[in-house]
Amino acid sequence: MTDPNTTSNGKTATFESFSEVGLHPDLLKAVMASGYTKPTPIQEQAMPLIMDGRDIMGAAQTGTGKTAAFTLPLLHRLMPMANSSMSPARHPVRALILAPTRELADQVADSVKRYSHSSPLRVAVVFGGVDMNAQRDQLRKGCELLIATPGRLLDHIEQKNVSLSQVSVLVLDEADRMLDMGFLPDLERIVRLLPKPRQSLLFSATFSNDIRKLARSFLNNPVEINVAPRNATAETVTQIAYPVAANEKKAAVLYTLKSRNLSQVIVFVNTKIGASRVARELVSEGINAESIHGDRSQAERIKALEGFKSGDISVLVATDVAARGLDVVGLPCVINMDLPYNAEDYVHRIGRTGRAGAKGEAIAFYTQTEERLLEDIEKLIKTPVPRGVLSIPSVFLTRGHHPSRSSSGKPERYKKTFPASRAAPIDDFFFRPYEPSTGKAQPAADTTTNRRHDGHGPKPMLAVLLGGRPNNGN
DNA sequence: AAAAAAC
Repeated sequence: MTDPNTTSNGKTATFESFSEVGLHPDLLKAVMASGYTKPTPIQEQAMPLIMDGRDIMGAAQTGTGKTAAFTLPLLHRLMPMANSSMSPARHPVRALILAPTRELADQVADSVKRYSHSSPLRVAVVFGGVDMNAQRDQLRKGCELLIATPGRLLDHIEQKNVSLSQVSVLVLDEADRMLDMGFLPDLERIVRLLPKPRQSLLFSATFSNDIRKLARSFLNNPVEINVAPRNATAETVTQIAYPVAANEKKAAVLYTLKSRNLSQVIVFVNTKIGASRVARELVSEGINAESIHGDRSQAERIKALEGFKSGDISVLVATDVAARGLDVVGLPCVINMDLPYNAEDYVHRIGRTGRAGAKGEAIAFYTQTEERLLEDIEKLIKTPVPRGVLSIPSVFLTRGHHPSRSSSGKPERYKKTFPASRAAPIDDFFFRPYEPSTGKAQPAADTTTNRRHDGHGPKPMLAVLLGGRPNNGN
């Protein structure tokens, strides 16, 4: 007989239920209490390997169940220590989880705490932007699991608030993002302080050369796990891009928010100033909006995110601080008010919706200058993003709009070359339908609802864009 | 060209 957990080709068998994975009973109870019954693909593949003590290199994002995929086996492995090391050991940190942003660290800590709260294991999370003293006290009292952003962790290490000499498991979450953010030297300093042998787990959206290099230096004979990447081609996310003049962006967003029945939306913009401004403008339009970006205090960031996660806030206007990993359960829609300069960030941004098999919608508004970015995105995701035409009712175009500013907060230089669509009559509330299967917007057949396309009057620029992009020299 | 992260 073969091992029931292993198939003949050496791959992990599928688990119909968490109860087959062999988790510690207390953990299994916590999992059941969370309402999860069937492991996700990444969980099926990664959990047995992690429980076996193997190093793994996983390509997966949050929303695939990645966090629980390493959190649960980690806790399982630490459970036996719960009794032997509960006395105030001087250096009890057994598992260290590093994440790139404060919000991600906090989110991972939430997951760890959810599954560990019935165990005696102590969990601490440390990140910058908040008072160090409470973190110091907690570290000095001792914790078996520590979740941290690299900078603040090094700060605590220098102050001798924590020692990593007993760490037996290291997790690098969103490793590619950490490299992007220049954390490599910090990671190297931290990893130098960890004992060997140890178990190391690395999770990354992509396996770039840099990531492989990192894996070679930090991991020991890792098993590679690739679950179907949740990229923009994921069928659960319906994408559409509407060309607009830069001075129409606010109206386009406002119109979308007011004319659609969307419970919650994240609006991504490219700058911190832009995020604050857009949130302010939406609030002045009676929308319950908040902004999150790196220039806000950590208290404000936490308040905005928790308000959004709890449903108290309906629109979160965000920079790319919120692009990766954040898990907002059941988020139906993401709006890209600016297209990101980095095509990969688009994939991450729209990955905030359509999570765990739920349906999601990603709407982008792009100007003529952003067309190249959209093309870069299409190249990356190897799929055309369907284009739509937006007829913005004139009320949205006239009230409180600031023609001299784009949503990035920069002077608008392009409105002359990319004219605004003519204001549609107020009863013209509609989005031009598009056909996801062909990737093309449907012809504007319904002239009763789209007066701008009825053949009378000047042909709008937007219609030209649909048939093919105008040759404008870039 | 912008954002993120330690003080």
